[in-house]
This record gives sequence, structure tokens and C-alpha cells, in this order.
Amino acid sequence: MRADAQRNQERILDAAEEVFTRRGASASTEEVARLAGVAIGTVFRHFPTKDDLLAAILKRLLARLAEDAATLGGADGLHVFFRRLVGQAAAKRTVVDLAGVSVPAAVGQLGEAVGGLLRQAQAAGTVRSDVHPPEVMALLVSVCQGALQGGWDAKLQERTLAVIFAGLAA
Amino acid sequence: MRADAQRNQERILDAAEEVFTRRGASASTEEVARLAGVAIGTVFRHFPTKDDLLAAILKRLLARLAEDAATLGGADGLHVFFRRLVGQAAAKRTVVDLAGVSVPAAVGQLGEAVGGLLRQAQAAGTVRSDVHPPEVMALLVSVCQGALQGGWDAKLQERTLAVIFAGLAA
DNA sequence: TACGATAATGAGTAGAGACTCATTTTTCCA
DNA sequence: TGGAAAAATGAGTCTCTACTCATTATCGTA
Repeated sequence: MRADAQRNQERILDAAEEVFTRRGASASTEEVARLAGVAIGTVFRHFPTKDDLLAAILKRLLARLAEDAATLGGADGLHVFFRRLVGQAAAKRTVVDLAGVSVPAAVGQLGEAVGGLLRQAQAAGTVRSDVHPPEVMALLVSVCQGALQGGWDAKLQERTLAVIFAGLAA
Repeated sequence: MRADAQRNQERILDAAEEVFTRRGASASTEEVARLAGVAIGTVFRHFPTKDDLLAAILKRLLARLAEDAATLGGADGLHVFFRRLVGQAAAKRTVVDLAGVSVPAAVGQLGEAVGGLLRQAQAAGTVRSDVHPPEVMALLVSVCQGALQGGWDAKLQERTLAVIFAGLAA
């Protein structure tokens, strides 16, 4: 891949994340191009379809989360991850507003990372042993969407997570 | 209001709920008109803007929930309400996907109804007394969005709610 | 540096969907 | 029942945006 192509692809991804994170998935591709400083045709050369672009940034977002989760661990790694996710979602309007996009592989990776955190928390006795990965993922998605929707302030984040943590506690 | 006008307004609301609940808020106004069996102009006579239509059905949905909540009560009324909401959200794609619509009054009513349920549950000793209405609403919204997004099956609904109920328990 | 291959450009196309309005139909009261 | 007000109709307008493609610019190699 030529150097300018690679540079532009990264610029486009960054711009797309910024734009879709702010204005939602219905923002126009032209706005992405403008922010990236490239022509509209360039965006479509790299991502033939708007959905391809959405899928690409969603994949990157999920991969970043999985990576983040992988650096955590220990007795309260899961709790830290919950807090980070909610904090981010409350601040931004993350792009997890469907649009029909799906990225199975990236979701799988994140799932495994979260599974790892859960196992460690259970081993440390911080979390009940009859809790399974699927409901933990479900809670993460829920609380992420909720914070996103409602723009929770710090106090509300803390109190809501307190209930969930109490529910997970041994 | 003339009889035909009232009849059509109700038909339009029903059709809109059906269509937007199924295909999401980006479904076209024409599809609503078609399902309602009226011309497109009639829809715009009753609801001058698509957002007005969305706001109207959101308001009706919230009012219905508030009414539902008001009929519940006792030690586990709150739990029943949680279960119903999640069950509905998992089945349908409820219209709470923003679209910039807001209906403060309807939200207020629902909030009061939920507040009542919380008070009763706390009086009965089913729920901890240091839990406040805002985080209960936040959990409801979260879990509703989560179920909506993920299409939870019955087992996942049960397990996820079990964690939350444990967190709320005295 | 020259040149072929790769990429960028941006005006243009096409289609979808929100909204309008002159005309026709329906309601309902005197 | 007659007729005026209210409502319904639906073809048409207008804007917005995803996507194309002939042309121009840039890159990397020999």
C-alpha cells in the first residue's frame, strides 16, 4: 500500500470516529471527508460503503476495548473495566448505535478479555462464582447504552455501578 | 374534532408504533401512511413533522408504562416491572432509540410511578433503603437498552436481572 | 529522473424521503 | 337535505446524501 494511501486511511478512520461519535451514525460521509481533509471519493475508495466505514471504526473501538481489558486483571480488574466503560459512554456518544453493523470477530475478542477478568475476580473471591460471562457482557452493554442515552453524571455512575457491583459480589 | 379525523389519528398512531417499533426510527413516513390506510398528506396534517410523530408515540409508550407501573405495588412490584420491561424490550425494538426526541412530562410521570414502586419495596424490606430513584431509573433504561440491542433470550434475561436484583436486595 | 502504477479529486448522478397544496371528499349542523 | 367548514388526497417539489468516474496528481522504482 502506498504511503499516502495509508496516511489517508488512518485520517479517515480518525475523522469518522470523531464525527460518528459526536453526531451519531446518521452523520454524512461528506462531513467525515471534510474533517479528514480528503475528497469524498477518497473515502469511498477506502471504504466502498458507508456501512463498511461504520464497521471499520466499530471494529477498532472494540479491539481497543479488548486490549484495554487485557491489561487489567486481579481482584478488581472487572470493576475497573466497568467504570472506565461507563465513564467513556457517559462522555461520548459511542457508536454502538447499531446501524445494522456487526463485527463478530471483534466482539469475540472482547468477550474473551472480559471472561478473563471475570475468572480472575472470581478466583480472588471478589465476585460470586455462579455468575457467567454472558450476563456480565449483557450488563456491560446495558450500562454502556444506558450511560450513553442518559448522559449520567459522576454521582449517578457511581451509584448505579454500586448496585451492580453489590449484585456481583460474593 | 371531526369523527374521521379522530379515527385517522388513532390509526396513524397505531401504525407508527408498529412501523417504528419494527424497523426503527429511520423507517419512512410513507410506510406509516400505507399501514394506516391513509394518504401521506393526512399523516402530515395530524403531525406536521416526523419528529412530532415520533414524540407522540414515545409519549404514548411512556404513559402506558407509567400506567402499568401504577397498577403494580407491594414487596416485589418493582421486580415485576423490571421483568416486564426487559421482556418487552427483548422482543421488540422499542423506539427509545433517541432521534433527538424528548418528552419531559411523560418521563416525569414514569419516574414518579417507579419511585412509588421503589418506596413500597423498601417498606416491605425487599430492597435496600440506601437505593435512590435515579439509579433505579438508570438501571431500567440500561437493561431495557441492553435487551433491545442484544435480543436477550429468556435465560439471559433471568440471569442478568438476578444480578441486579441481588444488588438491590437488602 | 522518467515513467507506469496507484491514489486523489470533485463535479455529477440517482434515489430516497420529508413535506406542500390545489383539488376532491366527507362530515355534521341548521 | 343543503351547503359550508373540515379533512383527505396524492402527485409533485425540494433537499440531502450515498455513490460514480473521467481526469489529475502522487508515489515508488529502475
